[in-house]
Amino acid sequence: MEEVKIAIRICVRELFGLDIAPLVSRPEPEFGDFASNVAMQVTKQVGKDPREIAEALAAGLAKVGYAAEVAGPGFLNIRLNDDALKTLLEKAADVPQQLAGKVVVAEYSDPNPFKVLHAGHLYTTVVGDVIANVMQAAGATLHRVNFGGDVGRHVGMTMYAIIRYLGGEYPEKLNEVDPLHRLDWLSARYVEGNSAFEEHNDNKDAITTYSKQVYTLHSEHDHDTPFAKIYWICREWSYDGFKDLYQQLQVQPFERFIPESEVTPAGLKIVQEALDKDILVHSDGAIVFKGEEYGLHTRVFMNSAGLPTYEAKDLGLAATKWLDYQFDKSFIITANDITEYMKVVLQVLSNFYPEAVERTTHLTHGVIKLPGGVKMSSRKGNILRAIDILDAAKEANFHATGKEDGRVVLGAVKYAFLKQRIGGDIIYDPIESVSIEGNSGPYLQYAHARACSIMKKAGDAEKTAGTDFTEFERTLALKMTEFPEVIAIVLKEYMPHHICTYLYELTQTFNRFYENERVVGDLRQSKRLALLETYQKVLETGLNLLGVQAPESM
RNA sequence: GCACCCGUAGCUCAGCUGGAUAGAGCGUUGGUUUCCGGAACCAAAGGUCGUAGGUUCAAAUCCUAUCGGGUGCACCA
Repeated sequence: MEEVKIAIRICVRELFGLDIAPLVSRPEPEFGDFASNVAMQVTKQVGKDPREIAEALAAGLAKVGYAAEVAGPGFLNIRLNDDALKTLLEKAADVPQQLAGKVVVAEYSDPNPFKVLHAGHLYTTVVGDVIANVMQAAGATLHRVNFGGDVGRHVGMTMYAIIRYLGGEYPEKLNEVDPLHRLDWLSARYVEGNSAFEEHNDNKDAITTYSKQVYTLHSEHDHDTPFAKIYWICREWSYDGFKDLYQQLQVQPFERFIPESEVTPAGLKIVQEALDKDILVHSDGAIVFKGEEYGLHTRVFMNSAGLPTYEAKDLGLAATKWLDYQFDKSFIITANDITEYMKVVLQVLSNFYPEAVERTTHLTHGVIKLPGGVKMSSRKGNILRAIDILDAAKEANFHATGKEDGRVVLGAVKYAFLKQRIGGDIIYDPIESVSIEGNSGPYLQYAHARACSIMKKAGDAEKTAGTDFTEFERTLALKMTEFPEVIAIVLKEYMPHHICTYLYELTQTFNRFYENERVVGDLRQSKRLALLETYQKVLETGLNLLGVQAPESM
């Protein structure tokens, strides 16, 4: 692709004296291997008919070994010769090293201690892991970090309900909680605390006091008072629960959990400096950013009770990431209701660390729903938990196959989330996700196992990459050379679903080839085995990037 | 009220730095197996790309308006 672009660019420069970056695409197979609309692009500047320009370019390209035809209103359709295709094929399973030497900070998942992991957390964890995987494969040094609110009002609420449940500040009574259900127990307390807060003003005051007490406990490094003991034990329970889930999901481990408490001091410092610079101002007892002049919302950084809000803490987080890692790129994945909020934080931050803001990308995702659409609210407790999704997939898989295969269940769930463009709401259908047919994780896993099986059958027979392809061989070969281009798009757009779309198309192309051409035992066995090997490698590389296991048999 | 996101086949979704007859899966209907894993392949039916204007040689893609759905708009995260 790049070679073709360069060749066209040189032709355009030599023939018309223009320096442009030509658009080259992979057209419908009937048109050729690559297509470009340069002729139409430059028609005004050149002042000639697009077809005439295209003809001239085709002649120019022929001189450097590219067979090009002119079609339609002036498209340039290019067909690679077999040697060029063979060369591309050698690099088909390679991830382009576009980020070699770059430092990337990836922030995703971001669950709050004292609350349950819901379906949205599962989603950002899976997608964030994949984006990070791809960047890492492209040569970047990755720092995977995970942020979470271990201070704040929700903690005050939960502490209130815990202490009420225990009948006082008796940390030893926590031993009575079933170790297997600590996270559920905590989230039940959170729900209770939340309703208590909404029910009565007295509760509200008590909860605010608890919230403050949690901040104090951090600033005084208190690990000894009964209140502090309860807090630290429960916070640890939360982190243990998170780690369990990540392990179950088989995602790359996080390098670091950054709790809000850790970045609060840094946040407060920036708030103070911003106040001095009049970036933030006092208003009704709170400290706010007046966003309207930037087309943004006005948001509170310190509330009138003197407590930092999420905004202040997030400033601290952003500063911490920047100062600790001096990243070249940074991405954050959150639910999309945070979009406007994040703009405000980044706007304030740009006054202090403009490079950090320029290098940061905020990605968002929508709500996860089940078919039928039950709405979720963690405050009321009727939420779709991460574990509910996994259980539903497990059940659907068992129902469909009569077997329990963790690889398939995990592959199904991850793929179901990954195959859609990040950003919108997702309707997760457990039955469809584990389906043995169609665009699903298990389908691709099966395709991989099948490829391995054929190779196994061939034993250690000779594999020699050849030229003079048959039509089906050539179509497959060409499709495989698209892989590095797909990865390049993912790196640019942060959109992992392109990998899914591509891998599915690839397996379809292979299946067509395989339906029509015999591999083992054919006169062309050696050439076809070489193609098969590349196919297996591309599929395996792609699935690995997606965090989906590529089984050799299933 | 203001802002942002979304609206493509019955369902779930690709395609959106404008380009060649709008694609896939599921579902529906019909077909293919002396042969390497049929979890496959082939074919048919199914679309005024929410609607209406505009820009352009060319619009699902860009602009404007409008309808419908979602989210956010000061002390939650």
